[in-house]
Amino acid sequence: MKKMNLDVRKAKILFAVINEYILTAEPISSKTIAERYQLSISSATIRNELAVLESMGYLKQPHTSAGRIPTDLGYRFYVDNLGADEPNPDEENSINNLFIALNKEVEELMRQTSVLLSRLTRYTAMVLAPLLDKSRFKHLDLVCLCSRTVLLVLITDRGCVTKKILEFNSEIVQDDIVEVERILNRMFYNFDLTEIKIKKKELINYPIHIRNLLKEITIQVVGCLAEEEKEKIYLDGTTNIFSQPEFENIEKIQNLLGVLEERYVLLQFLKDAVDSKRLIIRIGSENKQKEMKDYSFVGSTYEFGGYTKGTIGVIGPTRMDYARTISTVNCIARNLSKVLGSLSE
Amino acid sequence: MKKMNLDVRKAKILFAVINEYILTAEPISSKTIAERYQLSISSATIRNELAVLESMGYLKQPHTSAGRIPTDLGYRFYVDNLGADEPNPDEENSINNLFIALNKEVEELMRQTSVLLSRLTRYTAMVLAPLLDKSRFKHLDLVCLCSRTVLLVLITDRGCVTKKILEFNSEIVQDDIVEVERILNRMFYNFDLTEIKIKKKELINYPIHIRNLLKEITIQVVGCLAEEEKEKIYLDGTTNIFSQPEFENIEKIQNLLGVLEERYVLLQFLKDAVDSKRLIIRIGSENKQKEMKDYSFVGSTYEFGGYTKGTIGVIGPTRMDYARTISTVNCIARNLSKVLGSLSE
DNA sequence: TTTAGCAATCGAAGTTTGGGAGTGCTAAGA
DNA sequence: TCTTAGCACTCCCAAACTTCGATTGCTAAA
Repeated sequence: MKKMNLDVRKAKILFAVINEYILTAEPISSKTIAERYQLSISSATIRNELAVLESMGYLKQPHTSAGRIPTDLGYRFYVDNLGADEPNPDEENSINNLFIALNKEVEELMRQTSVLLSRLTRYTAMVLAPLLDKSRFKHLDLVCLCSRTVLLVLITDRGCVTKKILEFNSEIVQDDIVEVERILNRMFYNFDLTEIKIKKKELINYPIHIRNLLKEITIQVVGCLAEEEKEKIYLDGTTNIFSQPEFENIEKIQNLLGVLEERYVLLQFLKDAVDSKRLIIRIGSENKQKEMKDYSFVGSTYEFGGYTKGTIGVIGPTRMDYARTISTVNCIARNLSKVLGSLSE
Repeated sequence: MKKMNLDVRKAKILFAVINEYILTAEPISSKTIAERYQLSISSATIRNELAVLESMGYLKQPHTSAGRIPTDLGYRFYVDNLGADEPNPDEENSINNLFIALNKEVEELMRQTSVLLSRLTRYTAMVLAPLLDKSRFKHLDLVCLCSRTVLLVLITDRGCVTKKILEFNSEIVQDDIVEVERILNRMFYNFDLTEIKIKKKELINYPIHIRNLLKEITIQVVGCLAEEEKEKIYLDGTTNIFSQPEFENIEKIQNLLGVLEERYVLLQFLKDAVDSKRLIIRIGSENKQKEMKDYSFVGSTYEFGGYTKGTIGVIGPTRMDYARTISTVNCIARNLSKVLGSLSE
């Protein structure tokens, strides 16, 4: 298998094969190409070229006397020379309109972006939410649910709301809770995680009967704020995998579903992508995970406050519609960057 | 097809067939029953009885010279005579332990119950959340996200937190928002939906520059409280369907997935169940929806504050393990009732 | 270098066949 | 009257075989 640059004709033929294969999911013959593409050469010539493309590793035959299907290398050549990076004004416009309707609160925005991405691409979509550091304490609510249980609700200036249930060993005095809530709200208002960690040393000045409660709640508040700074993943359209024709056998699907449920693997996957360039495409065996070798990932990083903050992307079969998908993923990433930009003004 | 009561031997044989079929998912022969069940009769006798059971509509043959499989009527007889209603102490105990670890806030509790149910039964689980009427206003937070966008966070005494984004046509004065927040928190504290609707007439007494804002926010608060009183459905373990052996053909699965995505149909389904007796079992064609004719529903109502408030249940193939499933569903429903009871104390 | 022609290849789909699992029926035995 | 051994019959399933057509690679001529 020798690799080299392709002359124009070979490239055209390779593109023809891949385009047809993406459409039909069936091996493509020299005759099909001669008929459907105006290359002004006979099927015999195409046949010769196909044989060369195969020896170069761009195509393969499922069996002798069958048509050709692309290899991962073939797809790689295809996407590298697709030139689908420049936005399509129509799509840009319609996605832009969709984004206008979306929620302006970060968490909900991420969730909705993920849903949108899966709907538009018809693949499985994933969104790695941005690292929200420096969130500021806005308001704390403590709600007594029953005699030993308190619900803590923390709201930050970015509009993130965290709930947490606290169970105590002993009965809780309702008035203490009210007082603790008042004290902490006054004390921490508009402070970020670092500042609260420093400020909490002052708690020692408060009366003994509520000091423990103050400490405990503060620890929880710090925990919530720290939790908010962690990456979160949104996943949608998992069942879209099933509408692909290649999945006559359920086993492969179950393998992939397994991977999708391993949040940690996904997180690593998407975090790897954050450090790379804007558009990320991993085709079949280019993925590190062996369960992903029949799937491709098309993703894009997005920005928030001037520098890269997260990744969005989709997983589909290697035989995915790269042109359409790349365009859509890019467009959504751009819109997301824009909306996030307007939020942080 | 004549229906009548079954003598003991016929019932034993029917049970044997169904038990085996649940285990193996393959047609059961007279020989198999003679070998594996100590009925002290020959396979020929069993054969005669099987023929009678078939003529009565309890069994059918996929084709002549094959073993028997149960009909929906057969399953119906099976579950009606299973006597699996009384709790199994071991299971009771372990599920009880699982519930202790669950969250004590209604919304989260429902979500977790749904997950637990799907994990334990290995079917698709659904939970119809209780009607939470008479929730009381606990605290309102207004967070300015950008110049025209405000995040509204409403917390009720039950610990439900609702977020809503408000977009205004004109720029918002930060101080007004702070004032509105203060006024409404003082005004509505501990009021329920009805009381707030009456109380909001007093808003007219406030200065003109914030009156519109007050009105607008109040409308949203009322909307949030009303929303909270609506039924909600939690759905988990959708992909569990795929691990069933009967699903070599993907089409049926997609039909079912379609139904599961129609929240309205599900809602109707579960609300029907609320009005019936505690344990609800709908086998195959007993379901109104034709897409459900190959699936069974096993559900149970649960109580909250002394009267029936909602339904939990699972959907699986008609060939499901009824004994195990009924027991688990019942057990979880009982635990849920108990936890909800302790919350409303 | 291109291309028409053609033998060779091989899978997909259809057909045939044999085996085996299972049934229903019959007649003898309890 | 009920049970059961025996047996013919049915019919699916899997394997073996056949046919058909799509496609290729090769050859030789243009």
